[in-house]
Amino acid sequence: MNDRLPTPEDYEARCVCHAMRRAARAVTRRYEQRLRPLGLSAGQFTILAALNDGRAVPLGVLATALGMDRTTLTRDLKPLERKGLVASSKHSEDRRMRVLEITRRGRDLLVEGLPLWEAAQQDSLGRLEPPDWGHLRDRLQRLSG
Amino acid sequence: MNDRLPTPEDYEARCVCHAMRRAARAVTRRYEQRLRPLGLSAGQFTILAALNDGRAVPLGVLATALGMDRTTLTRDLKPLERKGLVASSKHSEDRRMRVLEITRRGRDLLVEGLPLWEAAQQDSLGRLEPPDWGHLRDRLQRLSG
DNA sequence: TGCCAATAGGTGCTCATACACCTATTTCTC
DNA sequence: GAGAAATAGGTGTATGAGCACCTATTGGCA
Repeated sequence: MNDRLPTPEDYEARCVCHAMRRAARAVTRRYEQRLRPLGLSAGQFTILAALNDGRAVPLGVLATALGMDRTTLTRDLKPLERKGLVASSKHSEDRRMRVLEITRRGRDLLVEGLPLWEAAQQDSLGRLEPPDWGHLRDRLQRLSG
Repeated sequence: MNDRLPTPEDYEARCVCHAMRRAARAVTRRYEQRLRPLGLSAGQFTILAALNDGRAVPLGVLATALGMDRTTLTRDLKPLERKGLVASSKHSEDRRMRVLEITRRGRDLLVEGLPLWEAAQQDSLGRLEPPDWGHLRDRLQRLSG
């Protein structure tokens, strides 16, 4: 076999993509276990939190802010609108834009979920040494561009 | 832990789940751009690499090794088997198990993709300071349990 | 003013993710 | 050795992800 081919162990140790995706899956699973009583996924909770200042935000602006593909956000919004947690309407001046707002129900659900989210935060932060989160966040930010 | 709602900025800075998922999306996008000529996704490339020592591995063992849900792996294997890159068969002694093997075609595609993967590695490693990857990998591993 | 490029967003397709629930097979226990 | 428990895996359903391609609207410019 070609010596330049990575062995599974090699790949496991070296591949940034695999390590990131694997950790993201594990973290997501733990958050979603905690958030289960809300009936919200991790991504849905994030969208609500991102709208939580009450401002009306165009879809594309929100997608960029969350580092998401525009078309993914379009689809992620469907269950939130169906449940009445987010409302959308055409922008009054530029009718190409669709602006998004959290509803009262959405805000209420966020409040209800806050202690669950804090518990999920502890699940993850508890696996790190206390100063690690700042460093990790910085590394993740560098990779997020 | 009060019941104060996090602002979007707060959440952005504090939520481990959002930061992980966001970075994983960005990293995955860059790997998949590089791997596009192979016709493989990042996850598919990972599965091939994990089978690259030529051993026949039961599905559940592979799922655990990759930190994936068993049922996710079942579905991820479909396109790989369809393309003839992975072959599966019933275990001869325990017929509950399905054992997986990379094919010759799969190995060839891995060899072809290796420089593309190395380039993708550089895309990500180049965003970090040289000693960062070891630290980051350690943090990700702690979060992956 | 008429046209066209740029911008905002949606749809079709394919793959990724995982929980709840199902079947098949093996192993354990009496 | 029969039946229960444990184990391995697949299916149904729903969401998450993003590229290629589409429409609608806006704004710039000749």
